[in-house]
Amino acid sequence: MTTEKRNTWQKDAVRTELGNAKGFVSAQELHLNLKNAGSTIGLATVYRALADLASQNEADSLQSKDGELLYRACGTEHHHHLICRKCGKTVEIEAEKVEAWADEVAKEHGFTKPSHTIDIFGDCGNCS
Amino acid sequence: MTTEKRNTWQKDAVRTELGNAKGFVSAQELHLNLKNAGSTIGLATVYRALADLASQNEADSLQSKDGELLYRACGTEHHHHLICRKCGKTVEIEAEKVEAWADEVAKEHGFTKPSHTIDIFGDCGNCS
DNA sequence: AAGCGTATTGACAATCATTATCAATAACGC
DNA sequence: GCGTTATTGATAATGATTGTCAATACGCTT
Repeated sequence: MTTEKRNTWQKDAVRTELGNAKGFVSAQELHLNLKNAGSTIGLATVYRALADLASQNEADSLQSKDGELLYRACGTEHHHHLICRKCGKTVEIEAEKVEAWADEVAKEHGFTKPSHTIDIFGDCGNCS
Repeated sequence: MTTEKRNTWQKDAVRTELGNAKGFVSAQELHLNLKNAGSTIGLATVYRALADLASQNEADSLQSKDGELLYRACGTEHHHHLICRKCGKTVEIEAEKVEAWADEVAKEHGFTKPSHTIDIFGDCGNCS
């Protein structure tokens, strides 16, 4: 019996709220937002809904510097980060060439469904 | 008065163990390794030593998917990995162009002492 | 070599995000 | 509407990391 899937107002609420959020949001923040808007949704449910969205590629996730998991509605854009070691300042960078390179390298070695992790660290101007 | 710094066998032990580790290691792993090697070093001390090394640019840190903080010795020559999601098979890859690109991007944004993390994931031939 | 001031240690408590538990609820097919 | 069962939500549990603080030991001076 393949897992049956049901639609609930909770999942819709999370999806909608995630869409309304500008950038990345943590599960805790999202839960707070919903609560403040009058929702009675539970924290655990928010976590589960976000995990679901992520596994269905409706959301992207990344980790903030202090270990929180952040989500954003799955925009098309995929970018990487330049991060300051000292103050944590983060700059979003484009990496089209590198994306292509990564996919090519994977293919050369017979790997399929390539994905990658690329982050650059350094000391930013203020911290040097 | 500027904070005085002292050398202890604990810091050396952490530095050495980090150097011996192949790739990235978590603080917990490192502590376990040291314990298994007969050291009586405390867990909190390992965390502090790693944080120190990171702040002195003797180590880089990044976050694993499951939220752990991972460290690796920096300054030594490094390569990158192509990793199979399923079986964990790892292929070492060259990335000179990308290395150069990373340094250039960092410089463009006023970042100094650039370092980076680049890993490619995929399903290898046997696992596809 | 001995003494001193204080940075550092380490055992343990505290914190905080996330996950597991499980009885109660509600979605979907009939 | 009815029954099955995925889903919810309050709460406990987990696990990595940080804070606490008395005891220790590093580096300097004598």
